[in-house]
Amino acid sequence: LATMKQIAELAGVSRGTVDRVLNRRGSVRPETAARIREIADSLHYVPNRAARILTAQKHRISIGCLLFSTENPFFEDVLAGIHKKSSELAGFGCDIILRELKMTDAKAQLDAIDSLVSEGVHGIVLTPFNDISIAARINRLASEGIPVVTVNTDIEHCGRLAYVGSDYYRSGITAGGLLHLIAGDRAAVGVLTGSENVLCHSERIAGFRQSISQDYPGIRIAALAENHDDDFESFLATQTMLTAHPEIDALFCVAAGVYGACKAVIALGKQKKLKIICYDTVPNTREMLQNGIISAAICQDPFRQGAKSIELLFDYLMSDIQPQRQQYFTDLTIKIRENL
Amino acid sequence: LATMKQIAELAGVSRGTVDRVLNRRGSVRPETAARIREIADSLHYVPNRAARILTAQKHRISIGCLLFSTENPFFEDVLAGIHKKSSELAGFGCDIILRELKMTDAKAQLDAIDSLVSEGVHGIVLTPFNDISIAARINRLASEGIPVVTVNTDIEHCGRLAYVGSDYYRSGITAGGLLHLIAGDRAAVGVLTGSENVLCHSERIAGFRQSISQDYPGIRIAALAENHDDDFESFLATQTMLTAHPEIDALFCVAAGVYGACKAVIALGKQKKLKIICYDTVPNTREMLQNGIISAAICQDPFRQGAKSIELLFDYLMSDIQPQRQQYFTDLTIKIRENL
DNA sequence: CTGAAAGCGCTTACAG
DNA sequence: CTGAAAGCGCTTACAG
Repeated sequence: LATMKQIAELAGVSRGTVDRVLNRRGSVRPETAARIREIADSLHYVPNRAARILTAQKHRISIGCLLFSTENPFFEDVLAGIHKKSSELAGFGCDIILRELKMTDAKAQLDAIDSLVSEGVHGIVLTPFNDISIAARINRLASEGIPVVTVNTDIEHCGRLAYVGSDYYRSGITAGGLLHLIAGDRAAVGVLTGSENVLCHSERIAGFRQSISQDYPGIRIAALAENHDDDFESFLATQTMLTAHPEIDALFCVAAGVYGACKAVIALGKQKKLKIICYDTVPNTREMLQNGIISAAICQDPFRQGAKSIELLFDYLMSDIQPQRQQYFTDLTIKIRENL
Repeated sequence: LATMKQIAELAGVSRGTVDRVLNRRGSVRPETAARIREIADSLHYVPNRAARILTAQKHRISIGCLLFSTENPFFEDVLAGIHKKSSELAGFGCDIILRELKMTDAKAQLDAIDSLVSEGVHGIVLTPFNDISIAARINRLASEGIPVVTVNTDIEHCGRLAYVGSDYYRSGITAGGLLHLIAGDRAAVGVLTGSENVLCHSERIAGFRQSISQDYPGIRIAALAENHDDDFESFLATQTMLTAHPEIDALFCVAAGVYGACKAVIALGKQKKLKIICYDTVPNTREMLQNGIISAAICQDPFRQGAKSIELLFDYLMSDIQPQRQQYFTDLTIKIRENL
């Protein structure tokens, strides 16, 4: 493999000049630049990342992470991915500063962002609260040279470097296909969502509607209720729904509160009759998959979401590598009892 | 973060001595060593990998890969993972030498191994041909200081550094659960395998038997046939099986030849009646998932198999990182038309 | 048993 | 517009 030194020798210039050309720092005579580029190309020059990273240690890099992980077990796996990457990058001289927040309001998140910035982070990984004030702040951070990667939840058109997470619409479509697979051609589905105002939830439902209306006309939505991601509310809402609609023979849990819904099904003695599908394999859901109450869960590779978001930011900050895409959708996979 | 230089200063010794202690190279007075270790611990010293990798460039590292990828589309994704990792590691001064082989006999594989060794590779990633001569060779390579990682297919107790691939028994268990999910409590299953002598195939069948006999007593194996991974043979075997056993209402494809089996089902006009499950989403299988002939496929994350096996070898060779496990099982996921 | 020095491949002030 | 030199953090002969 070629090095800058070799290129410099072949071109009869110093390594500094080669560096200027290959990294577009300007101030090089065009002819010299052209010659250097040509030599580099013909030698298939690939910069040595280890050397680059080492050089960059003069000014250490730190990345701030802000997640809604408190009291939401889903984020455990995202965190695991972040920690994995974090320990990898520690060996490359990069620090990860992790902050966990309750998902209460935009204000708290803005404050947490300020705090990270004042601690001198060079980039931020964020599950954004869905509010224009957050979008505006991400925009300002970008203009100040602090890139932001959104993870798990996105805000588009706000100048974020990239989004890493699920394609929610597609995960709704997948729910349609999965339900058909399990329940067959005819089914009356009870849909239990978190909130109609949460984009992730409504996109999943939109995808689901699209899937069944296009491909599975015998499947229909018999009722829809909100549980605001709360297990107790979920229990009550499910109870009410199933009592009011005894024809329901499948339950589609769009958001959290899966455990409460299952408990309601059990309380009504309908666990044999109802086919239940949901998202994500948090511990409570695993239990319900294990004991056969839930048939299948659609997963979104949360571990990878954590790892990839850090990786994108590190590569951008440390090696000037622009993300190749705006959105990195993690794999949608289906888990049943046997492959948990 | 602490550096060796800092530790050396605090301990009043040279960096060379710190290096000797921290990397167990010996020849250091015990008291000095203890003091250095103590300081390193108290500073939470983490070696800088970038610097290490850079140092190691004095003697470049190369890794040889030997796959049965010719004419087997499954390996395309394994290859993609290898190429991804390969381009990452190119920036760290590591070359990947890729050789693709037909899965004919052990002799050809032995020759290919010899050829790689003579080219000076420092480690080998291999889909081993299942033969004692290969096991013996892996053992010899290990004793010569050339570590081998088996990928996708394993040979145990042969001194390989690690195995990266599917847990075949568990993937058979998963097939049991999946079939029950799709076909319901009662089903007569036709099993179409590659060869009873191929361990991967027989383990999947063993897992499947275990699953249905333990959890789904209404599901039974009505017939079993071999297709030797050949689509045409598969077509004929399926035709014969379904004709001889008209009661079969589910097909479990254990190995390759999925396309041929599907074509036989279609030729007999049984595509509405039969539920079909299989492994891996090679292009032909995707087509059959798209058009609804196959209900679901169990996947084994081949991309990761390729990437992880290279990564393990690189970390071992470059940074002396021992794999934490003997076996790295990739995720088992279920794919249907909607989440392909 | 220990130290001083050179080098891995790159970047970065600094000088001209 | 260009070069010489120092430095990132580690390892490796070499000398003693």
